[in-house]
Amino acid sequence: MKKLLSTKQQQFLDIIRRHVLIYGQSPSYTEIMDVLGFSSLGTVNWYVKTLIKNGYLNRTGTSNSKRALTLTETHSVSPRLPLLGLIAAGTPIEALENSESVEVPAPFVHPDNFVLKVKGNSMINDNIEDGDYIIVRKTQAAESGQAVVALVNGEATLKRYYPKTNQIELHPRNPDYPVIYINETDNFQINGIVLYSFREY
Amino acid sequence: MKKLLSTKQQQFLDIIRRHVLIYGQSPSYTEIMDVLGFSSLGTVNWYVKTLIKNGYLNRTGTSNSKRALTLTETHSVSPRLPLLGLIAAGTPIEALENSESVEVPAPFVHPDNFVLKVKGNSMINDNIEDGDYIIVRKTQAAESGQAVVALVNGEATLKRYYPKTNQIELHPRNPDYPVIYINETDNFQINGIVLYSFREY
DNA sequence: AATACTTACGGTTAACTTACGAGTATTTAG
DNA sequence: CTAAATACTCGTAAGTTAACCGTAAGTATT
Repeated sequence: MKKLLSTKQQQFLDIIRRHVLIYGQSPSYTEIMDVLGFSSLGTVNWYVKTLIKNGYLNRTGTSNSKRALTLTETHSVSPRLPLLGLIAAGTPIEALENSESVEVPAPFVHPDNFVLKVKGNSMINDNIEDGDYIIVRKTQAAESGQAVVALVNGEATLKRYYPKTNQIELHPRNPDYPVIYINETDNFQINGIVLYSFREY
Repeated sequence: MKKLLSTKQQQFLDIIRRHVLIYGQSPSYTEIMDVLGFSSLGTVNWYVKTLIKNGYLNRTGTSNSKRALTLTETHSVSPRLPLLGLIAAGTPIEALENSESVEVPAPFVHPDNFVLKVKGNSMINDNIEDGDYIIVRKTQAAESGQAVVALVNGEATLKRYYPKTNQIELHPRNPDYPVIYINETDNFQINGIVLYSFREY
């Protein structure tokens, strides 16, 4: 019977999981210390000992092996994100019922990220075409210059976001197409920031 | 349970993978030493011994065989492929000196695969633009309909490949652009098949 | 018989793990 | 509300190992 984890302990395990995903090796004690804001290695060691005792962590190799912490949970084999819907310019985003998921590069694995599949060639002015996939981070706010998935009067679009004093400018990737200007009379909502797009041949 | 690789060890394997892809043979110890900036062959030997012990490397042939290192292709935790060069339509492929590597989805990790970065907007008719990356499988032969990276009279291009009886047709992704016809007077060579393309925002 | 390469050995350093003792918050039991 | 247990933190220091260096002898190829 496993003991339940405290919030801090879960956080501790998350750090390790994430580090392994991104760098392919578990973090050193010092690295964990920095990330969690500890000022002592003893604290890290206390967590390690506690988590090993309770069956959430393992040390591989001999004692004193470096970066040898591994999670005991059956860690998800390949990094995937849920495919939440279909997107086409000029229509609302179409949600998908059945929960598919798509293989993505490990650093994009994050609870707020999801994948959309592009339908039709209506996004050609953003150099996105039928069948492409985009990885989106769900958020309402964006920085100037970021690529966003947004709903303008209920219609989906993928553009770079430039807020100005009186209006919002949406720039397509392809400079041959016009800039869209949003003012107060328009219904405008950011769905998320575009992080990555890919295409399988 | 395989030991995880350190960053340096991953880099070490990348060097070998890269060298095999470019030159068709594994690098000598001295060459590895130079690329990684070591000043001792002992260091190279230490890496080789360690990586063989942990099951990431093999020596083919008898002992003392030259350039006999081969990768045991396991799905490494952080899947990466070497970035071999820059490609722009209408010019030869430009090799990159320093050995970078790029994170890719795990299924694309394969000893014959590599990544090219697209330079300039000259491939816009293939819906590929400046800064995009493509994953290519090194091969001389392609099936009809596959997307290939090819050299036509010394100039790189990315097209779909359709061999016909008397000539070869190269179709761009964008149907608004013309089909290219290759005949015996042209110098034509397939560099590889395009598997995937991606873009970071 | 020279050249290019692999393999071996011993030594150094910085990075890393591990142990210990003690102190402070936070939760639980009476 | 108060004591006691538990969760968490600190600082330091000893012990190990990964990652280097230099050199040199052994082995195949030309």
